Amino acid sequence: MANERNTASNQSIAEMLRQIGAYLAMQQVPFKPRAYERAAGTVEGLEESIAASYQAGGRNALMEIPGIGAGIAEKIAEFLDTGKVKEYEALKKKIPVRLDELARVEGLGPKSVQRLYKELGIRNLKELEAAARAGKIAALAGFGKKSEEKIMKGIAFAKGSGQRFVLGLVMPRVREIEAALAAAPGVERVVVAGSARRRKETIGDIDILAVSPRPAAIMDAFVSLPGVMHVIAHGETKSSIKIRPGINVDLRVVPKESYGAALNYFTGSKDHNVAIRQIAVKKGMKLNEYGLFKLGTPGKPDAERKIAGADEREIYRLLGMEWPEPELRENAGEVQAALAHALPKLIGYGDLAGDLQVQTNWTDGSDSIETMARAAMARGLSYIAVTDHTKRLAMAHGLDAVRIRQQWKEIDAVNKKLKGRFTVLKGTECDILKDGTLDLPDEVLAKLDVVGVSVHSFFNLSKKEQTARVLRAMANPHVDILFHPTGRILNRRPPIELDMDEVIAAAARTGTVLEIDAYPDRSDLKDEYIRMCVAAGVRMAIDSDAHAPMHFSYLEYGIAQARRGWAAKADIVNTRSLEKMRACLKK
DNA sequence: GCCGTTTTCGGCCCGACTGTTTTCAGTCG
Repeated sequence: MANERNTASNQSIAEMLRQIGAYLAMQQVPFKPRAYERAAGTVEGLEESIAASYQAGGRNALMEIPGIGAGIAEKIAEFLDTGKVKEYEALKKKIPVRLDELARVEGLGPKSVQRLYKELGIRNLKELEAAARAGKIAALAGFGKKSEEKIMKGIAFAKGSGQRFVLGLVMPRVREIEAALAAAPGVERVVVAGSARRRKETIGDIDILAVSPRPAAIMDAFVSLPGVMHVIAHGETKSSIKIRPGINVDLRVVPKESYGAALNYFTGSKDHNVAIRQIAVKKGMKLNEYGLFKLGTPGKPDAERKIAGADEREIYRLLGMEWPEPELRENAGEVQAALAHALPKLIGYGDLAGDLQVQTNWTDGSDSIETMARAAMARGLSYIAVTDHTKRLAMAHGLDAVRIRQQWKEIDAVNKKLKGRFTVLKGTECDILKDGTLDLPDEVLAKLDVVGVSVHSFFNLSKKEQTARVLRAMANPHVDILFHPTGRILNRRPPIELDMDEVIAAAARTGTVLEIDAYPDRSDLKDEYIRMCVAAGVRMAIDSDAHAPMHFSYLEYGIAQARRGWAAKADIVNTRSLEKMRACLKK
């Protein structure tokens, strides 16, 4: 029975469910699409393979998964058994449209897509564009000239849309916008909410919240910010723009007495909000962006009344919950933990004492050891490890055994100059070769303070080979840290195939530290692996991977990632003083 | 279609903006 189909990934199953949900949304079925959408989200977030669960426990195992009942379990089973779902195939035949493509057009949803197909036969973006150009859309009942213009504009953006923006790379822009709005007349408060407040590694758009007695003034300032490409909506309390480099920004203006409720609402995540609203409902309350309300008794004249709204913490308190840090709000267990008053105490943004991965002009960094040391010192750190590349990385002029010994002399000289106010450690970012051996001899590694190792080649090995390769490197008694463990680069390169359960188990067994590389488009480890490390008692390091002095600012994003992974200060080795940090490394 | 301290039916988070309407449906977050 173990045929090809049975190895279908959770991702492909989620995609199938999402597609069915989208088709159902085009029909007049009210609640089914949401059920499919929810199930798809759950499947995507699942650690274990659905195919494996199904093989082990059949349909009943599928129905154990929250959000999956008899109906959806049947669809998944059919998909795994036959590679197809009859109902889905029938829907595709009946309405053969590229819904994924068309729904990317701003303002077009499933209902409109269905009507455009039924009345004009539009199946994809190309046909939509042709119909709009020909003026056919404006002629439809319920549509009009403006709808058609909006669609035309939407098509242009839809072609290049869908990508998410790396948090650390857009955050400077976000802060510029925040500052510009704060300077608008009458503004009392401006704050970034949404996924940027939750510090997700990538964000799809920017949500900003403001308090102002003169909403129109800030709205006007907002829609005329420099770099605005397109105004999507311009209302009294809500406006949306698309701004260079193609990112949507939403601004909401709320009254002071609703600030906390609005902040909570617009911070999300959506799943977190749904979960806490359900808690409110169970307690006879209602939560929306204006406040927390105690509901009246049904059938009696006592009206609902507002019991909180100005302060976010107060809302959680009245719901019987601890206040969750924004980074935790993903409905990934934090709601239950907050109800039980058992949330983790997260590492703080000022908690790092050192940085264990720094490149210099000995290889592909831009500046000298001393310049990097002084930049780190200016950031409040007390030590760094200089970890230049090794010879295998020829394009970075990687160091061999001879050159690295020369580098030690320079490090000694810099340390002497800094007179104990700051310490530069001798380190390496040593390449892991294809077979898991290392690019420097053991007698050199033995003399280093910090040995980091990383994969920079043969990214396409099978999961089995890649995992064996990395495990062999970790087993080396000189290896202290596995740098950017999965090798991914956001929006550019997928992670290498690694069995992270095995890597984390090996880290625990060998005492190897796993890195959270803070370089924004790496953000590697990602949050779910950090959480697995925390659970397994595996220690991590947050490093900037700095190649220039300004890159130390990236440490902030590594800390954010650690917080999203529920890490405490103690889980991160370089929150410790130099001596205590060294005690965490292998002997 | 899912789910249960409102348990096997009847709910399902909730509100702003837009366009095309004249009271609302669709979309979005």
